[in-house]
Amino acid sequence: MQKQPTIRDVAAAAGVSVAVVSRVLNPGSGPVAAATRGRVNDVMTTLGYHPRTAARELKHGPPTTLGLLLADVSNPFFARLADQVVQEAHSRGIQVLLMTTQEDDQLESERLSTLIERRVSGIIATPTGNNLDIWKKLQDLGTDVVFVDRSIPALPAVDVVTINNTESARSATALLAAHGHRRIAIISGPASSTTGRDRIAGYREALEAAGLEQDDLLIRSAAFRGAAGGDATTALLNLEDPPTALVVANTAQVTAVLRRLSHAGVSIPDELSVIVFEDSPWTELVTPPLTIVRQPIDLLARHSVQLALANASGKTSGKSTVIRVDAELVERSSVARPKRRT
Amino acid sequence: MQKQPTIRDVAAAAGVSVAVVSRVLNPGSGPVAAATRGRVNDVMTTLGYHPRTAARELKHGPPTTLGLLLADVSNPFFARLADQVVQEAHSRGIQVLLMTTQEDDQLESERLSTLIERRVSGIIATPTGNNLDIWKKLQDLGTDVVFVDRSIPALPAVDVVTINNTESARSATALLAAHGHRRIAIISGPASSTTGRDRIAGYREALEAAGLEQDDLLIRSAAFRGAAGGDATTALLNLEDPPTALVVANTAQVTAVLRRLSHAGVSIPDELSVIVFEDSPWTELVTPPLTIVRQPIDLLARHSVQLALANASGKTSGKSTVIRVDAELVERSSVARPKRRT
DNA sequence: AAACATAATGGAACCGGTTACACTTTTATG
DNA sequence: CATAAAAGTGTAACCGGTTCCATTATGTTT
Repeated sequence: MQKQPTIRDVAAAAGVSVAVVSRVLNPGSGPVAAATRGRVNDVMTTLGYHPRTAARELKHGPPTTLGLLLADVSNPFFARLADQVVQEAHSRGIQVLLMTTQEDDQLESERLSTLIERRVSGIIATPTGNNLDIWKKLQDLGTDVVFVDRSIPALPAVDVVTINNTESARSATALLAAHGHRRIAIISGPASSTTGRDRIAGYREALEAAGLEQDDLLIRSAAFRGAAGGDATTALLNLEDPPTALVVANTAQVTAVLRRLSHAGVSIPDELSVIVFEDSPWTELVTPPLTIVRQPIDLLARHSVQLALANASGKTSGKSTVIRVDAELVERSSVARPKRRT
Repeated sequence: MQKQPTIRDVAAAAGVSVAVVSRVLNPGSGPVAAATRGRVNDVMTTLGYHPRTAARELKHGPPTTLGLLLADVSNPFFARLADQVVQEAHSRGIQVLLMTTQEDDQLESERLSTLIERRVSGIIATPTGNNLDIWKKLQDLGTDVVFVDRSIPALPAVDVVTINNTESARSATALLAAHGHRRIAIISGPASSTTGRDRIAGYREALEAAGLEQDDLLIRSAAFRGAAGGDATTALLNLEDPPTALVVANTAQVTAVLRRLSHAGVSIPDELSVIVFEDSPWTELVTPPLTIVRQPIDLLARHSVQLALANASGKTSGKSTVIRVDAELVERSSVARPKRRT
């Protein structure tokens, strides 16, 4: 366990002042003779010197750290988002502090406090929907907040990057209607979430456009965590007049829903046509391969990081930016014409 | 964009000295009268004061940050590991800096430099296998390094948490042998990785125990990234005397292998019995449900965090700790007796 | 060669906390 | 009630960088 050399150790060993070493460390901050620079660099490597980030950050805030606040990284959607965000950030020399909320207000609030104390320059988050006051405070503090995937309507000043949820649900529903389905169900995120609301709105639009009757019994909300998706599935199957088609618009609940269908012995697509919001490789491996709504996670990540850092570089654009990227409907084999007439 | 209050602002507003405020901030660091404490706390909330982590860390290193250096968070195995590590760390008030290497030496080296500069107290990593000198330096610096899932034999001093790879591969192979298979293939990680080597060793043990002939053509290594798994699959299928059973011991390549099998029209388990190292919900959804080796990710995470922090608290245990947790073989329906005799 | 611009370097304050130590006020003890 | 012990508070140095500004070395112009 060796003691760490400081900038003064380096300065002493190189026979220069700390100011010079600092200039070597931060090119562009002032002139240094080439010979001196070389000597200082040599000393730094032989001493094994590494400047301490904490000390650097003391003077001016850290433009080198982003907070990434996700619900849950075990969800593949968020996992891939995290992966892309980290890569994108690293390519710009930015580090990522990863935190999870488990969809819990209280935990979210604690995580946000930590991020405030760290004075991160920006936060990319999937908000639970509460803690409005903290989000506002963050903005007052000049932290760049970007909501990804979801948003909070009561906070119009925040940048948002999301897929076009309404349109995605609309086109998925429309595809089912075009196949002749008249009883189309949807399992979506909680109505308290913007994604849930938007997707249900798109679903309704499609039904209306197709001239189909709307039945609120066919609209099920399932919490992002737990087994809610399975229960919603059972409820739909037990309906007096059950659906012939189903849109699973809650990414977190896709496997729960499919497992329940499988256990119930419902055959896809013969008895039930299915479209899911989920883009993992395995959706192609199940029988039959699933028709999916593919969310362009890489785009979400890239835009989020760009926004979080663009603002950081001083551009207080004033207005908030909302970026909507289009999801892609990938047709495979889980959609067919309905067998049974209702 | 408001200016942030500092500890001196708080002290002034409360009519006390900064030392007192600091003591309020760090309970146990010294006596403070109850009345004073209350007043200071009030001022802190009305002013919206949050102490800066960077300043705190200046004095003594930060026991509040862990580095988590993974190959790739889009791999569900690592994603779930990350999720668990983050939760475990948060429950102890520790933050996690997430970095990825993409299995690239050079990137790993850069990430490690960053972690050194941040003076993180501990690092949990899946090492690429290179950068020996940097890992050593990290240890000299007193950073607690814990390798998870894989290790580097040339660095015996590092703590390691991994599943019992040899035993896992042995039991999976033994199960296939017990079903009467004589030509059992394995697709594993690169031979340069300890997981790859250990799993192949277990595979060989099982063959030997079953009195089966070993054929190196049936042993395929596939890199953790890219489409190597698919190519290995094709090569196995095209063998003159192809296998009747397959162990996919490279988690990262499981979907690639299955996709290739599916495209090649190989039916499981009639033509090929399959066991995979992978424990995602979807392995139960495919047809047939897959027999899997379930890796106890939560245990890996908990032990890793414990080790990384146990050492941090001063216990220079001297010796390195190696923790091996047992994986569980979950039998489902992708293993059957071989149809065709070879 | 004088006059002046520019390059290179050093000294010291500063960022926002923590903490050793000195000092003052209470409380406890004989 | 004197006095020692404990509790409460303040001052100032310190952590390891960055940066303003002054100073000295070098180079250019006429």
